[in-house]
Amino acid sequence: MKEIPASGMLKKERHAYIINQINLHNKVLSSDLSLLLKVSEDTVRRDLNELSEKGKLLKVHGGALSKSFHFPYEQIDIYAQESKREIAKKAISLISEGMIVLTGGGTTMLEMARLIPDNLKATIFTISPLVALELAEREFLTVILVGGQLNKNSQVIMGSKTVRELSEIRVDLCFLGANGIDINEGITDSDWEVVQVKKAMIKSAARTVIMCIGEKLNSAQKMKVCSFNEIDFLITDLKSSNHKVQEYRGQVKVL
Amino acid sequence: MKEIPASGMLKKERHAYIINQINLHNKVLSSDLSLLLKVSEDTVRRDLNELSEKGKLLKVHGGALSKSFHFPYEQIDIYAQESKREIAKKAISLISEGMIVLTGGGTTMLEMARLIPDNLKATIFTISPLVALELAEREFLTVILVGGQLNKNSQVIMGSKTVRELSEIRVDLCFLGANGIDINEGITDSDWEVVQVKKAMIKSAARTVIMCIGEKLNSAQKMKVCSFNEIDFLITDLKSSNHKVQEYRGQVKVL
DNA sequence: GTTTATTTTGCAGGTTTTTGCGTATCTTAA
DNA sequence: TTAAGATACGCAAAAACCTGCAAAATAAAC
Repeated sequence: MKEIPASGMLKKERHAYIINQINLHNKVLSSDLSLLLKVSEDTVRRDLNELSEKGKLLKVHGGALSKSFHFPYEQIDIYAQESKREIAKKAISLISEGMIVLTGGGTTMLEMARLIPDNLKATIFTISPLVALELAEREFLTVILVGGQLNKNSQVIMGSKTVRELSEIRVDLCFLGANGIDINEGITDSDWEVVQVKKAMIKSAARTVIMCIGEKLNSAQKMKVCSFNEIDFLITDLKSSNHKVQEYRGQVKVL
Repeated sequence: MKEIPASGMLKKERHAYIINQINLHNKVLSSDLSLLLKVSEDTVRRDLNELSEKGKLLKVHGGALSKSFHFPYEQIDIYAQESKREIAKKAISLISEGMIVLTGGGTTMLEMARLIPDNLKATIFTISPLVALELAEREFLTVILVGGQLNKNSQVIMGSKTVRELSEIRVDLCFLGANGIDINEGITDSDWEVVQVKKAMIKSAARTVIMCIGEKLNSAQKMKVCSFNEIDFLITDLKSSNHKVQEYRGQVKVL
Protein backbone atom coordinates (compact mmCIF):
# COMPACT_ATOMS: atom_id res chain seq x y z
CA MET A 1 0.00 0.00 0.00
CA LYS A 2 2.12 2.85 -1.20
CA GLU A 3 0.76 6.33 -1.12
CA ILE A 4 2.36 9.32 -2.67
CA PRO A 5 3.65 11.53 0.12
CA ALA A 6 2.50 15.07 -0.27
CA SER A 7 4.32 18.23 0.68
CA GLY A 8 3.48 21.83 1.35
CA MET A 9 -0.21 21.27 1.22
CA LEU A 10 -2.80 23.84 2.07
CA LYS A 11 -5.27 22.92 4.72
CA LYS A 12 -8.06 22.46 2.24
CA GLU A 13 -5.84 20.17 0.22
CA ARG A 14 -5.01 18.09 3.23
CA HIS A 15 -8.66 17.75 3.99
CA ALA A 16 -9.36 16.63 0.48
CA TYR A 17 -6.46 14.22 0.65
CA ILE A 18 -7.77 12.72 3.85
CA ILE A 19 -11.25 12.29 2.42
CA ASN A 20 -9.70 10.58 -0.54
CA GLN A 21 -7.76 8.19 1.65
CA ILE A 22 -10.94 7.39 3.54
CA ASN A 23 -12.74 6.66 0.32
CA LEU A 24 -9.95 4.39 -0.79
CA HIS A 25 -9.29 2.46 2.37
CA ASN A 26 -12.33 3.17 4.52
CA LYS A 27 -10.09 4.23 7.35
CA VAL A 28 -7.08 6.36 8.14
CA LEU A 29 -4.59 6.39 10.98
CA SER A 30 -3.47 9.70 12.42
CA SER A 31 0.08 8.42 12.51
CA ASP A 32 0.04 7.42 8.85
CA LEU A 33 -1.40 10.74 7.77
CA SER A 34 1.20 12.57 9.80
CA LEU A 35 3.96 10.89 7.82
CA LEU A 36 2.14 11.10 4.52
CA LEU A 37 1.21 14.76 4.81
CA LYS A 38 4.39 15.70 6.63
CA VAL A 39 2.66 17.55 9.41
CA SER A 40 2.48 16.83 13.12
CA GLU A 41 -0.07 14.42 14.47
CA ASP A 42 -1.68 17.31 16.26
CA THR A 43 -2.43 18.96 12.98
CA VAL A 44 -3.80 15.74 11.58
CA ARG A 45 -6.03 15.38 14.60
CA ARG A 46 -7.25 18.93 14.19
CA ASP A 47 -7.99 18.20 10.55
CA LEU A 48 -9.84 15.05 11.43
CA ASN A 49 -11.86 16.82 14.07
CA GLU A 50 -12.85 19.54 11.64
CA LEU A 51 -13.88 17.03 9.02
CA SER A 52 -15.71 15.10 11.65
CA GLU A 53 -17.70 18.16 12.69
CA LYS A 54 -18.58 18.71 9.07
CA GLY A 55 -19.83 15.16 9.05
CA LYS A 56 -17.38 13.98 6.42
CA LEU A 57 -15.98 11.14 8.48
CA LEU A 58 -16.18 9.38 11.78
CA LYS A 59 -13.42 10.26 14.19
CA VAL A 60 -12.24 7.38 16.30
CA HIS A 61 -9.34 6.75 18.63
CA GLY A 62 -6.24 6.47 16.46
CA GLY A 63 -7.67 7.90 13.30
CA ALA A 64 -10.96 8.05 11.46
CA LEU A 65 -13.38 5.79 9.64
CA SER A 66 -15.60 6.25 6.65
CA LYS A 67 -19.03 7.27 7.77
CA SER A 68 -20.87 5.16 5.25
CA PHE A 69 -18.78 2.14 5.86
CA HIS A 70 -18.29 -0.15 8.77
CA PHE A 71 -15.76 -2.89 8.85
CA PRO A 72 -17.69 -6.06 9.32
CA TYR A 73 -15.34 -7.33 11.96
CA GLU A 74 -15.43 -4.24 14.07
CA GLN A 75 -18.92 -4.88 15.20
CA ILE A 76 -18.36 -8.38 16.41
CA ASP A 77 -18.40 -8.87 20.14
CA ILE A 78 -16.29 -11.74 21.06
CA TYR A 79 -17.40 -13.98 23.85
CA ALA A 80 -14.61 -14.93 26.19
CA GLN A 81 -12.27 -12.65 24.31
CA GLU A 82 -9.48 -12.92 26.85
CA SER A 83 -9.45 -16.70 26.68
CA LYS A 84 -9.49 -16.63 22.93
CA ARG A 85 -6.65 -14.19 22.84
CA GLU A 86 -4.60 -16.50 25.00
CA ILE A 87 -5.30 -19.34 22.64
CA ALA A 88 -4.55 -17.20 19.61
CA LYS A 89 -1.16 -16.22 20.93
CA LYS A 90 -0.17 -19.81 21.54
CA ALA A 91 -1.35 -20.69 18.06
CA ILE A 92 0.62 -17.94 16.38
CA SER A 93 3.79 -19.15 18.06
CA LEU A 94 3.47 -22.33 16.00
CA ILE A 95 3.74 -20.44 12.74
CA SER A 96 7.23 -19.97 11.46
CA GLU A 97 8.49 -17.92 8.55
CA GLY A 98 7.57 -19.12 5.10
CA MET A 99 4.97 -21.59 6.27
CA ILE A 100 1.82 -22.35 4.40
CA VAL A 101 -1.09 -22.24 6.77
CA LEU A 102 -4.78 -23.02 6.52
CA THR A 103 -7.34 -21.55 8.87
CA GLY A 104 -11.00 -22.01 9.58
CA GLY A 105 -13.43 -19.35 10.75
CA GLY A 106 -14.94 -18.38 14.03
CA THR A 107 -14.12 -15.74 16.57
CA THR A 108 -11.05 -17.48 17.92
CA MET A 109 -9.60 -17.58 14.44
CA LEU A 110 -10.48 -13.93 13.93
CA GLU A 111 -8.75 -13.05 17.15
CA MET A 112 -5.74 -14.94 15.93
CA ALA A 113 -5.75 -13.04 12.66
CA ARG A 114 -5.80 -9.76 14.54
CA LEU A 115 -2.80 -10.75 16.60
CA ILE A 116 -0.66 -11.91 13.73
CA PRO A 117 2.28 -9.53 13.62
CA ASP A 118 2.82 -7.20 10.68
CA ASN A 119 6.20 -8.61 9.80
CA LEU A 120 5.25 -12.27 9.45
CA LYS A 121 6.09 -13.78 6.09
CA ALA A 122 3.76 -16.64 5.29
CA THR A 123 1.01 -17.88 3.03
CA ILE A 124 -2.40 -18.15 4.59
CA PHE A 125 -5.26 -20.11 3.09
CA THR A 126 -8.56 -19.47 4.80
CA ILE A 127 -12.23 -20.26 4.46
CA SER A 128 -13.21 -17.13 6.35
CA PRO A 129 -13.65 -13.86 4.46
CA LEU A 130 -13.38 -11.99 7.74
CA VAL A 131 -10.04 -13.53 8.52
CA ALA A 132 -8.92 -12.82 4.98
CA LEU A 133 -9.86 -9.15 5.17
CA GLU A 134 -8.15 -8.76 8.49
CA LEU A 135 -4.98 -10.34 7.14
CA ALA A 136 -5.09 -8.35 3.92
CA GLU A 137 -3.46 -5.48 5.75
CA ARG A 138 -0.34 -7.47 6.58
CA GLU A 139 2.32 -6.48 4.12
CA PHE A 140 4.24 -9.74 3.98
CA LEU A 141 1.38 -12.19 3.99
CA THR A 142 -0.06 -13.87 0.96
CA VAL A 143 -3.72 -14.39 1.68
CA ILE A 144 -5.72 -16.88 -0.33
CA LEU A 145 -9.41 -17.41 0.08
CA VAL A 146 -10.70 -20.85 -0.72
CA GLY A 147 -13.69 -20.64 -3.02
CA GLY A 148 -17.15 -21.85 -2.22
CA GLN A 149 -20.53 -21.06 -0.83
CA LEU A 150 -20.73 -18.61 2.03
CA ASN A 151 -22.64 -19.96 4.99
CA LYS A 152 -24.98 -17.34 6.40
CA ASN A 153 -24.61 -18.16 10.07
CA SER A 154 -20.97 -18.98 10.41
CA GLN A 155 -19.78 -16.58 7.70
CA VAL A 156 -17.33 -19.13 6.46
CA ILE A 157 -17.07 -20.76 3.10
CA MET A 158 -18.19 -24.36 2.74
CA GLY A 159 -19.91 -26.80 0.42
CA SER A 160 -18.76 -29.25 -2.18
CA LYS A 161 -16.84 -26.69 -4.17
CA THR A 162 -14.84 -25.85 -1.09
CA VAL A 163 -14.15 -29.48 -0.29
CA ARG A 164 -12.93 -30.07 -3.81
CA GLU A 165 -10.69 -27.02 -3.72
CA LEU A 166 -9.27 -28.04 -0.38
CA SER A 167 -8.38 -31.43 -1.80
CA GLU A 168 -6.10 -29.69 -4.26
CA ILE A 169 -3.91 -27.88 -1.77
CA ARG A 170 -1.19 -28.98 0.64
CA VAL A 171 -0.38 -26.93 3.72
CA ASP A 172 2.06 -27.20 6.61
CA LEU A 173 -0.31 -26.33 9.37
CA CYS A 174 -4.07 -26.20 9.75
CA PHE A 175 -5.82 -24.25 12.51
CA LEU A 176 -9.34 -25.30 13.39
CA GLY A 177 -11.84 -24.35 16.00
CA ALA A 178 -13.91 -27.08 17.60
CA ASN A 179 -17.52 -27.23 18.55
CA GLY A 180 -17.14 -30.29 20.71
CA ILE A 181 -14.19 -32.12 22.15
CA ASP A 182 -14.52 -35.32 24.10
CA ILE A 183 -11.95 -37.81 25.20
CA ASN A 184 -13.93 -40.69 23.72
CA GLU A 185 -15.71 -39.14 20.76
CA GLY A 186 -12.80 -37.02 19.55
CA ILE A 187 -13.53 -33.79 17.65
CA THR A 188 -17.21 -33.34 16.87
CA ASP A 189 -19.50 -30.79 15.28
CA SER A 190 -23.22 -30.22 14.86
CA ASP A 191 -23.36 -29.32 11.17
CA TRP A 192 -22.82 -31.85 8.44
CA GLU A 193 -21.37 -29.35 5.98
CA VAL A 194 -18.95 -28.06 8.57
CA VAL A 195 -17.77 -31.59 9.22
CA GLN A 196 -17.11 -32.18 5.53
CA VAL A 197 -15.03 -29.02 5.26
CA LYS A 198 -13.08 -29.72 8.42
CA LYS A 199 -12.32 -33.24 7.28
CA ALA A 200 -11.05 -31.88 4.01
CA MET A 201 -8.94 -29.29 5.76
CA ILE A 202 -7.33 -31.84 8.04
CA LYS A 203 -6.64 -34.07 5.08
CA SER A 204 -4.78 -31.38 3.19
CA ALA A 205 -2.62 -30.38 6.13
CA ALA A 206 0.61 -31.99 7.30
CA ARG A 207 -0.26 -31.08 10.86
CA THR A 208 -3.50 -29.94 12.47
CA VAL A 209 -4.09 -27.70 15.47
CA ILE A 210 -7.41 -27.64 17.31
CA MET A 211 -8.16 -24.42 19.16
CA CYS A 212 -10.85 -24.52 21.78
CA ILE A 213 -11.81 -22.64 24.92
CA GLY A 214 -11.79 -24.65 28.11
CA GLU A 215 -15.52 -24.75 28.57
CA LYS A 216 -16.05 -26.71 25.39
CA LEU A 217 -13.81 -29.48 26.59
CA ASN A 218 -15.67 -32.68 27.43
CA SER A 219 -18.67 -31.87 25.28
CA ALA A 220 -19.68 -33.86 22.23
CA GLN A 221 -21.81 -32.99 19.21
CA LYS A 222 -23.68 -35.27 16.84
CA MET A 223 -21.16 -35.61 14.05
CA LYS A 224 -17.59 -36.73 14.27
CA VAL A 225 -14.91 -34.73 12.53
CA CYS A 226 -11.93 -36.86 13.48
CA SER A 227 -10.28 -38.66 16.30
CA PHE A 228 -7.24 -37.52 18.22
CA ASN A 229 -4.74 -39.44 16.16
CA GLU A 230 -5.49 -37.17 13.24
CA ILE A 231 -4.63 -33.99 15.09
CA ASP A 232 -1.30 -32.82 16.39
CA PHE A 233 -1.96 -30.02 18.84
CA LEU A 234 -4.77 -29.01 21.11
CA ILE A 235 -4.67 -25.41 22.29
CA THR A 236 -6.85 -24.19 25.14
CA ASP A 237 -6.81 -21.26 27.51
CA LEU A 238 -6.50 -23.55 30.50
CA LYS A 239 -3.34 -23.87 32.51
CA SER A 240 -1.39 -27.02 31.92
CA SER A 241 -2.01 -27.98 35.52
CA ASN A 242 -5.77 -28.01 35.01
CA HIS A 243 -7.28 -31.43 35.53
CA LYS A 244 -9.41 -31.18 32.41
CA VAL A 245 -6.28 -30.71 30.37
CA GLN A 246 -4.53 -33.63 31.98
CA GLU A 247 -7.07 -36.09 30.57
CA TYR A 248 -6.13 -35.21 27.02
CA ARG A 249 -2.40 -35.38 27.51
CA GLY A 250 -2.28 -39.03 26.54
CA GLN A 251 -4.13 -38.47 23.29
CA VAL A 252 -2.66 -35.30 21.92
CA LYS A 253 -0.04 -32.64 22.57
CA VAL A 254 -1.78 -29.94 24.60
CA LEU A 255 -0.53 -26.33 24.62
CA MET B 1 8.67 22.89 -13.03
CA LYS B 2 10.23 26.26 -13.57
CA GLU B 3 8.06 29.26 -14.07
CA ILE B 4 9.15 32.29 -15.99
CA PRO B 5 9.39 35.16 -13.55
CA ALA B 6 7.52 38.13 -14.80
CA SER B 7 8.32 41.77 -14.28
CA GLY B 8 6.51 45.06 -14.58
CA MET B 9 3.22 43.42 -15.10
CA LEU B 10 -0.06 45.21 -15.15
CA LYS B 11 -2.77 44.03 -12.87
CA LYS B 12 -4.72 42.45 -15.71
CA GLU B 13 -1.63 40.58 -16.81
CA ARG B 14 -1.00 39.31 -13.33
CA HIS B 15 -4.53 38.10 -13.13
CA ALA B 16 -4.17 36.22 -16.36
CA TYR B 17 -0.89 34.81 -15.14
CA ILE B 18 -2.47 33.63 -11.91
CA ILE B 19 -5.39 32.00 -13.68
CA ASN B 20 -2.92 30.26 -15.90
CA GLN B 21 -0.98 28.95 -12.93
CA ILE B 22 -4.18 27.69 -11.38
CA ASN B 23 -5.12 25.90 -14.54
CA LEU B 24 -1.71 24.28 -14.66
CA HIS B 25 -1.28 23.29 -11.03
CA ASN B 26 -4.73 23.51 -9.54
CA LYS B 27 -3.35 25.66 -6.77
CA VAL B 28 -1.19 28.67 -6.08
CA LEU B 29 0.59 29.93 -2.98
CA SER B 30 0.59 33.61 -2.22
CA SER B 31 4.24 33.40 -1.30
CA ASP B 32 5.18 31.77 -4.60
CA LEU B 33 3.26 34.28 -6.62
CA SER B 34 4.88 37.12 -4.73
CA LEU B 35 8.32 35.93 -5.80
CA LEU B 36 7.24 34.98 -9.28
CA LEU B 37 5.42 38.23 -10.02
CA LYS B 38 7.83 40.35 -8.04
CA VAL B 39 5.14 42.11 -6.14
CA SER B 40 4.36 42.15 -2.45
CA GLU B 41 2.27 39.41 -0.92
CA ASP B 42 -0.33 42.03 -0.13
CA THR B 43 -0.79 42.71 -3.78
CA VAL B 44 -1.03 39.04 -4.53
CA ARG B 45 -3.68 38.69 -1.88
CA ARG B 46 -5.61 41.57 -3.33
CA ASP B 47 -5.40 39.95 -6.73
CA LEU B 48 -6.57 36.64 -5.38
CA ASN B 49 -9.45 38.25 -3.52
CA GLU B 50 -10.57 40.01 -6.66
CA LEU B 51 -10.41 36.87 -8.72
CA SER B 52 -12.20 35.04 -5.97
CA GLU B 53 -15.04 37.55 -5.97
CA LYS B 54 -15.29 37.16 -9.71
CA GLY B 55 -15.60 33.46 -9.07
CA LYS B 56 -12.46 32.58 -10.98
CA LEU B 57 -10.86 30.68 -8.13
CA LEU B 58 -11.27 29.62 -4.55
CA LYS B 59 -9.34 31.71 -2.07
CA VAL B 60 -7.99 29.82 0.89
CA HIS B 61 -5.58 30.60 3.67
CA GLY B 62 -2.14 30.66 2.12
CA GLY B 63 -3.13 30.85 -1.49
CA ALA B 64 -5.91 29.76 -3.77
CA LEU B 65 -7.31 26.59 -5.32
CA SER B 66 -8.89 25.88 -8.63
CA LYS B 67 -12.62 26.08 -8.59
CA SER B 68 -13.47 24.15 -11.74
CA PHE B 69 -11.16 21.32 -10.91
CA HIS B 70 -12.85 19.42 -8.18
CA PHE B 71 -10.04 17.39 -6.81
CA PRO B 72 -10.04 13.74 -7.33
CA TYR B 73 -11.34 14.02 -3.82
CA GLU B 74 -13.33 16.78 -2.11
CA GLN B 75 -16.96 16.10 -1.67
CA ILE B 76 -16.61 13.28 -4.11
CA ASP B 77 -17.68 11.04 -1.28
CA ILE B 78 -21.13 12.48 -0.84
CA TYR B 79 -21.57 13.33 -4.44
CA ALA B 80 -20.31 10.01 -5.69
CA GLN B 81 -22.15 8.11 -3.03
CA GLU B 82 -25.39 9.32 -4.51
CA SER B 83 -24.17 8.60 -8.01
CA LYS B 84 -23.15 5.14 -7.07
CA ARG B 85 -26.46 4.50 -5.44
CA GLU B 86 -28.21 5.58 -8.62
CA ILE B 87 -26.08 3.22 -10.61
CA ALA B 88 -26.60 0.42 -8.14
CA LYS B 89 -30.36 0.74 -8.32
CA LYS B 90 -30.36 0.56 -12.10
CA ALA B 91 -28.10 -2.47 -11.94
CA ILE B 92 -30.29 -4.31 -9.49
CA SER B 93 -33.27 -3.86 -11.77
CA LEU B 94 -31.50 -6.08 -14.27
CA ILE B 95 -31.46 -9.03 -11.90
CA SER B 96 -34.48 -11.25 -12.07
CA GLU B 97 -35.49 -14.15 -9.88
CA GLY B 98 -33.42 -17.26 -10.08
CA MET B 99 -30.60 -15.66 -11.99
CA ILE B 100 -26.97 -16.56 -11.52
CA VAL B 101 -24.96 -13.40 -11.18
CA LEU B 102 -21.26 -12.61 -10.95
CA THR B 103 -19.95 -9.40 -9.41
CA GLY B 104 -16.62 -7.64 -9.06
CA GLY B 105 -15.51 -5.47 -6.18
CA GLY B 106 -15.26 -1.78 -5.53
CA THR B 107 -17.45 0.72 -3.76
CA THR B 108 -20.12 0.80 -6.43
CA MET B 109 -20.52 -2.93 -6.19
CA LEU B 110 -20.67 -2.74 -2.41
CA GLU B 111 -23.36 -0.11 -2.65
CA MET B 112 -25.23 -2.42 -4.94
CA ALA B 113 -24.92 -5.27 -2.47
CA ARG B 114 -26.38 -3.09 0.26
CA LEU B 115 -29.36 -2.18 -1.86
CA ILE B 116 -30.22 -5.70 -2.93
CA PRO B 117 -33.64 -6.44 -1.43
CA ASP B 118 -34.05 -9.10 1.21
CA ASN B 119 -36.51 -11.13 -0.77
CA LEU B 120 -34.45 -11.60 -3.92
CA LYS B 121 -33.90 -15.22 -4.86
CA ALA B 122 -30.69 -15.60 -6.80
CA THR B 123 -27.21 -17.06 -6.82
CA ILE B 124 -24.40 -14.56 -6.53
CA PHE B 125 -20.81 -15.34 -7.39
CA THR B 126 -18.40 -12.66 -6.31
CA ILE B 127 -14.69 -11.96 -6.07
CA SER B 128 -15.21 -9.50 -3.24
CA PRO B 129 -15.29 -10.79 0.34
CA LEU B 130 -16.92 -7.55 1.42
CA VAL B 131 -19.73 -7.98 -1.05
CA ALA B 132 -20.08 -11.59 0.02
CA LEU B 133 -20.36 -10.71 3.70
CA GLU B 134 -22.89 -8.01 2.97
CA LEU B 135 -24.99 -10.43 0.97
CA ALA B 136 -24.66 -13.21 3.51
CA GLU B 137 -27.48 -11.59 5.45
CA ARG B 138 -29.99 -12.04 2.63
CA GLU B 139 -32.09 -15.05 3.37
CA PHE B 140 -32.86 -16.17 -0.17
CA LEU B 141 -29.50 -15.56 -1.74
CA THR B 142 -26.89 -18.19 -2.37
CA VAL B 143 -23.55 -16.47 -2.10
CA ILE B 144 -20.46 -18.06 -3.55
CA LEU B 145 -17.00 -16.63 -3.22
CA VAL B 146 -14.59 -17.38 -5.99
CA GLY B 147 -11.31 -18.64 -4.59
CA GLY B 148 -7.97 -17.01 -5.03
CA GLN B 149 -5.45 -14.59 -3.69
CA LEU B 150 -6.73 -11.53 -1.90
CA ASN B 151 -5.32 -8.32 -3.29
CA LYS B 152 -4.30 -5.98 -0.51
CA ASN B 153 -5.31 -2.70 -2.08
CA SER B 154 -8.51 -3.53 -3.84
CA GLN B 155 -9.64 -6.16 -1.36
CA VAL B 156 -10.83 -8.39 -4.13
CA ILE B 157 -9.72 -11.84 -5.08
CA MET B 158 -7.52 -12.25 -8.11
CA GLY B 159 -4.64 -14.20 -9.54
CA SER B 160 -4.31 -17.31 -11.64
CA LYS B 161 -6.35 -19.48 -9.30
CA THR B 162 -9.23 -17.07 -9.60
CA VAL B 163 -9.00 -16.94 -13.37
CA ARG B 164 -9.04 -20.71 -13.53
CA GLU B 165 -12.01 -20.96 -11.21
CA LEU B 166 -13.87 -18.36 -13.20
CA SER B 167 -13.32 -20.36 -16.35
CA GLU B 168 -15.30 -23.19 -14.79
CA ILE B 169 -18.49 -21.29 -14.10
CA ARG B 170 -21.27 -19.97 -16.30
CA VAL B 171 -23.42 -17.07 -15.17
CA ASP B 172 -26.31 -15.12 -16.65
CA LEU B 173 -25.12 -11.68 -15.78
CA CYS B 174 -21.79 -10.15 -14.78
CA PHE B 175 -21.50 -6.76 -13.07
CA LEU B 176 -18.19 -4.98 -13.36
CA GLY B 177 -16.86 -1.61 -12.38
CA ALA B 178 -14.57 0.20 -14.79
CA ASN B 179 -11.45 2.20 -14.22
CA GLY B 180 -11.48 3.78 -17.62
CA ILE B 181 -14.03 3.98 -20.40
CA ASP B 182 -13.29 5.54 -23.73
CA ILE B 183 -15.21 5.47 -26.95
CA ASN B 184 -12.15 4.34 -28.89
CA GLU B 185 -10.20 2.31 -26.34
CA GLY B 186 -13.17 0.51 -24.83
CA ILE B 187 -12.95 -0.65 -21.22
CA THR B 188 -9.50 -0.20 -19.72
CA ASP B 189 -7.74 -0.69 -16.41
CA SER B 190 -4.38 0.11 -14.90
CA ASP B 191 -3.52 -3.21 -13.27
CA TRP B 192 -2.59 -6.31 -15.22
CA GLU B 193 -4.03 -8.77 -12.71
CA VAL B 194 -7.29 -6.90 -12.61
CA VAL B 195 -7.50 -7.05 -16.37
CA GLN B 196 -6.98 -10.81 -16.36
CA VAL B 197 -9.74 -11.35 -13.83
CA LYS B 198 -12.16 -9.04 -15.59
CA LYS B 199 -11.53 -10.77 -18.88
CA ALA B 200 -12.23 -14.12 -17.27
CA MET B 201 -15.39 -12.78 -15.69
CA ILE B 202 -16.71 -11.44 -18.95
CA LYS B 203 -15.91 -14.71 -20.64
CA SER B 204 -17.91 -16.75 -18.19
CA ALA B 205 -20.96 -14.52 -18.38
CA ALA B 206 -23.75 -14.60 -20.94
CA ARG B 207 -24.14 -10.87 -20.58
CA THR B 208 -21.93 -8.22 -19.02
CA VAL B 209 -22.83 -4.93 -17.38
CA ILE B 210 -20.30 -2.16 -16.86
CA MET B 211 -21.04 0.22 -14.02
CA CYS B 212 -19.22 3.51 -13.99
CA ILE B 213 -19.73 7.00 -12.60
CA GLY B 214 -19.98 9.73 -15.20
CA GLU B 215 -16.64 11.23 -14.32
CA LYS B 216 -14.75 8.22 -15.49
CA LEU B 217 -16.32 8.34 -18.92
CA ASN B 218 -13.88 9.34 -21.63
CA SER B 219 -10.81 8.35 -19.65
CA ALA B 220 -8.50 5.55 -20.67
CA GLN B 221 -5.99 3.48 -18.70
CA LYS B 222 -2.98 1.55 -19.91
CA MET B 223 -4.46 -1.91 -20.32
CA LYS B 224 -7.44 -2.94 -22.31
CA VAL B 225 -10.06 -5.17 -20.73
CA CYS B 226 -12.41 -5.47 -23.66
CA SER B 227 -14.13 -3.54 -26.40
CA PHE B 228 -17.76 -2.53 -26.44
CA ASN B 229 -18.96 -5.48 -28.47
CA GLU B 230 -18.15 -7.73 -25.54
CA ILE B 231 -20.35 -5.88 -23.11
CA ASP B 232 -24.11 -5.55 -23.12
CA PHE B 233 -24.97 -2.68 -20.79
CA LEU B 234 -23.28 0.47 -19.61
CA ILE B 235 -24.77 1.98 -16.47
CA THR B 236 -23.85 5.49 -15.39
CA ASP B 237 -25.37 8.07 -13.10
CA LEU B 238 -25.77 10.52 -15.97
CA LYS B 239 -29.09 11.40 -17.48
CA SER B 240 -29.80 9.82 -20.81
CA SER B 241 -29.90 13.29 -22.34
CA ASN B 242 -26.30 13.96 -21.33
CA HIS B 243 -24.04 14.50 -24.31
CA LYS B 244 -21.35 12.25 -22.87
CA VAL B 245 -23.84 9.42 -22.78
CA GLN B 246 -25.00 10.01 -26.33
CA GLU B 247 -21.56 9.19 -27.70
CA TYR B 248 -21.75 5.67 -26.35
CA ARG B 249 -25.24 4.95 -27.56
CA GLY B 250 -24.04 3.57 -30.83
CA GLN B 251 -21.64 1.13 -29.20
CA VAL B 252 -23.56 -0.23 -26.25
CA LYS B 253 -26.93 -0.10 -24.51
CA VAL B 254 -26.68 2.71 -21.96
CA LEU B 255 -28.90 2.77 -18.89
C1' DG C 1 3.58 68.37 -22.11
C1' DT C 2 1.85 69.42 -17.95
C1' DT C 3 -1.49 69.01 -14.44
C1' DT C 4 -5.05 66.58 -12.13
C1' DA C 5 -7.68 62.64 -10.88
C1' DT C 6 -7.71 57.87 -10.24
C1' DT C 7 -5.87 53.61 -9.37
C1' DT C 8 -2.45 50.71 -7.65
C1' DT C 9 1.10 49.48 -4.67
C1' DG C 10 4.00 48.75 -0.60
C1' DC C 11 4.44 49.30 4.14
C1' DA C 12 3.46 49.64 9.08
C1' DG C 13 0.80 47.95 12.69
C1' DG C 14 -2.43 45.03 14.77
C1' DT C 15 -5.35 40.82 14.27
C1' DT C 16 -6.25 36.11 13.10
C1' DT C 17 -4.92 31.51 11.64
C1' DT C 18 -2.12 27.80 11.70
C1' DT C 19 1.10 24.88 13.58
C1' DG C 20 4.22 22.31 16.70
C1' DC C 21 5.59 21.30 21.32
C1' DG C 22 5.13 20.42 26.19
C1' DT C 23 2.21 18.62 29.73
C1' DA C 24 -1.43 16.28 31.68
C1' DT C 25 -5.18 13.07 30.84
C1' DC C 26 -7.35 9.34 28.74
C1' DT C 27 -7.66 4.65 25.96
C1' DT C 28 -6.31 0.50 24.68
C1' DA C 29 -4.08 -3.74 24.68
C1' DA C 30 -1.48 -7.23 27.13
C1' DT D 1 -2.72 -3.23 36.69
C1' DT D 2 0.59 -1.20 33.77
C1' DA D 3 2.77 0.77 29.86
C1' DA D 4 2.52 2.50 25.40
C1' DG D 5 0.08 5.16 22.45
C1' DA D 6 -3.48 8.65 21.44
C1' DT D 7 -5.74 12.74 22.87
C1' DA D 8 -6.87 17.39 24.72
C1' DC D 9 -5.32 21.81 26.30
C1' DG D 10 -2.62 25.76 26.56
C1' DC D 11 0.95 28.36 24.74
C1' DA D 12 4.08 30.63 21.70
C1' DA D 13 6.18 31.41 17.25
C1' DA D 14 5.52 31.87 12.52
C1' DA D 15 2.91 32.82 8.76
C1' DA D 16 -0.99 34.87 6.61
C1' DC D 17 -4.27 38.35 6.86
C1' DC D 18 -6.59 42.91 7.06
C1' DT D 19 -6.84 48.02 7.46
C1' DG D 20 -5.51 52.42 6.66
C1' DC D 21 -2.36 55.45 4.52
C1' DA D 22 0.95 57.67 1.72
C1' DA D 23 3.92 57.15 -2.22
C1' DA D 24 4.10 55.60 -6.87
C1' DA D 25 2.18 54.49 -11.11
C1' DT D 26 -1.30 55.05 -14.41
C1' DA D 27 -4.98 57.34 -16.76
C1' DA D 28 -7.46 61.42 -17.89
C1' DA D 29 -7.97 66.22 -18.63
C1' DC D 30 -6.27 70.35 -19.84
